[in-house]
Amino acid sequence: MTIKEVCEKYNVTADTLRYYERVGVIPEVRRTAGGIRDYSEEDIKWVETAICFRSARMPIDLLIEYVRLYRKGDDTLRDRLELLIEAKKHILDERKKYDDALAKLDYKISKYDEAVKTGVLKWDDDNGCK
Amino acid sequence: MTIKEVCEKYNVTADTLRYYERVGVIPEVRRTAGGIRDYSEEDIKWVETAICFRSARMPIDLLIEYVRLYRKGDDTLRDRLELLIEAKKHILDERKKYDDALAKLDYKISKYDEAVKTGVLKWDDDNGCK
DNA sequence: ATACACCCTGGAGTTTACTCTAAGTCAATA
DNA sequence: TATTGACTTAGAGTAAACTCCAGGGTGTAT
Repeated sequence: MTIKEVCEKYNVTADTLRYYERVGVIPEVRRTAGGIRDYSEEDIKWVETAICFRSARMPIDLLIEYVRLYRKGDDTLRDRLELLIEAKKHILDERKKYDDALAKLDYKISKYDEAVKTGVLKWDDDNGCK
Repeated sequence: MTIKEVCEKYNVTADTLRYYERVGVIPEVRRTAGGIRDYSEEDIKWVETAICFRSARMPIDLLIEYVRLYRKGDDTLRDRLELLIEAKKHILDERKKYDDALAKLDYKISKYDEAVKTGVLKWDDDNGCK
């Protein structure tokens, strides 16, 4: 699969894919004789994983470390597991912040809904919560 | 309340609070005769809201626009409501990405758990999902 | 064989959201 | 009143994660 096809599949730019490879967010991609990237099934899985984790704002450095351990071999299994568990904790924490913001938004939206009908919005309606 | 107290209350730097005020993420804060910030209850509510929304990665520009409308007065109620609804959609979308990443992480973690016990990890265990 | 779209690398530039610095002011304490 | 520590502004600097560019190579359709 060419870089362009991968870009279209995952809706990212070629620059991003090359960047990921360059800094080690994904392992090196297979090449043709002419030096052009030819993504294997395996390469594509790595891309998919990277994009999934980056969408959840997992830091680049953490993904790089994971790939580094992966390439080092089987005696890094335990380290990789720990890294994944840390990542999970981090993402759960982040998600909680989204939930908090949603609660605040829902409160505001309900008050604004009312206000748009009645034409009145008290200051507390805009800034209170819970 | 001094800037330092607000910093401690919300665990942010004074630079961040001044920056938020400067660019309009929060309205201008009340000052003492000497020109020193003296946060009122209302100011603090704005800070709290800004920090809550920024924790959910709501872009600065969106918060600035909200404050701009707020200061413009009551005939922006409908616009502010729309903005809040857009923000909610955005945050729900973002949260979904976190859920996807968590699903992938859980899959990987379960496979790694197994592998750490048995000492074997197939490639698919690391890269498959669902 | 030549045009054309696509690909390559290395390195510089951009964006967002702060974060820091310099040079000075304010306010409480000794 | 002098020191000390917190506060002020304007403006420059920084970190993360891309994003763009120049200059050149690849590959395939005419």
